[in-house]
Amino acid sequence: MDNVLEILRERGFIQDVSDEPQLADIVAQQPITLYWGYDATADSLHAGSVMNLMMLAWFQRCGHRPIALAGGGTTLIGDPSGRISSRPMLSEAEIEANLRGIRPQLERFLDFSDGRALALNNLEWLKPLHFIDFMRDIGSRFSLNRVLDLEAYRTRLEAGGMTFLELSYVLIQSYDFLHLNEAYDAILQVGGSDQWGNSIMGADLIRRVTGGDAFVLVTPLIETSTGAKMGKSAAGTIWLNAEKTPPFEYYQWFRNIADADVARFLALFTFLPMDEVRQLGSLPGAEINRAKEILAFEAARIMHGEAAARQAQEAAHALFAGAGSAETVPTAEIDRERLEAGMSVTDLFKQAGLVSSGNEARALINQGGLSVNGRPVSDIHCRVSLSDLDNGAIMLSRGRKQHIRAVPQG
RNA sequence: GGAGGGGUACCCAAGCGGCCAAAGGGGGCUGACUGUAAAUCAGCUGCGCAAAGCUUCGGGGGUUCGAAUCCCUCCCCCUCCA
Repeated sequence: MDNVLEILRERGFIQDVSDEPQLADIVAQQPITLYWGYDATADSLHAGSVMNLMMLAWFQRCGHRPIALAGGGTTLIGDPSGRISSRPMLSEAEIEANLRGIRPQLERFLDFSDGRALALNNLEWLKPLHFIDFMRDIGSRFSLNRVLDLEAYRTRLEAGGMTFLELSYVLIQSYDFLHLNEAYDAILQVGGSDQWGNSIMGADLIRRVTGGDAFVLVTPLIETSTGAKMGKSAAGTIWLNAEKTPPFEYYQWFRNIADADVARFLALFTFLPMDEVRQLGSLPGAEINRAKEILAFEAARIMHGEAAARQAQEAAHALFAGAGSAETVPTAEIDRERLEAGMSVTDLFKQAGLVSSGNEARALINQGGLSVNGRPVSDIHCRVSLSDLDNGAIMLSRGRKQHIRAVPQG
């Protein structure tokens, strides 16, 4: 069995591990069960979660059993970690709908057959809890001093205080860990570094209640070398859902990372062997673009499949290298009748979703930022009609990187 | 319950009767330069096709020719006291 911790260490997944020597010992000898908890605040995960999913995948490849734990119950509360203000609380129905959207995304990274990985929802055991019992059994084992000492809670206190609801988050997350430990033998919790405090409290709880060992492993907070948050782009969040973020955009997001991030991202977001990662990451000058293409292709392939990744790549080649066909660029449907009558450019771009308002369109046009079929729009008032169709579509571009094919419909 | 301080655009933060669609910074976008990079420089960043106009400074109601700015009231947050 490959030692999963060595792999993860080498690939840059590990920021901190509690009691690493002992954990390394255990994973070297036997399969373990570990869990990662995710939010149910949206109906899709985003690129920021991919690192964690990749990590779970590595565990599974090394013979261990990952649990993807949906925070159905915890999302009802809202985690104060890393927030200045409270997270919004969602209704049960919303959360359930969200989880339905997320589940298939997990399957892109993990094999859930034959119990090789599990998808659970903590609502299942949190909901039946009774307050008095819970506080007596679990609450009594926590020192308020220690909790308030945790970075996340201290920050929150200083920034404006918090409620008991939020304070209880650490109890609940710890209880999750305890429950998974007792019911599934989970001995390791993994997550982002912002979860260190909560997770450690959970591991402590297990030690105190069962006397058994429990460990925590957290990943570094991923930022691009320019300081931007992982998984954000011009258009907003990079979602894993193909409806919200087309594979082309997903591909492009990885394709556009900074040179300095190439090796790091190849290690985190692809399964390529490290020799190859290092070699690709050290390509000189413009050649590094080759490495970026491989990164983008692999990342898109893992998430959206080979065919979609290939299409995205072709679309990118068509747009940027002038080769291949542009038919794979994301499309927007435009009402044929309106187009027949002639639409103003600003309306057309609005319809296509490339700009959010006429004012924005105007501002961009003034700076030469919008083009139709590759030609910059020079006049705000110019109109577009069916005669502008080129191969059955009108190519709309915002800047050099955002493109939509407008296709008449109806 | 008492005393005081706050709630301004994506975020931080100025403004405290007209010159405020609201300084400054961050972020974001676009352009130039490039390698679909970084760094740098420039522009843009409420809605409205242009003017006009419209909506915005926690909610509601007033005063005024005119309010983010004054008054009333409600909601929320912070600090100290009980």
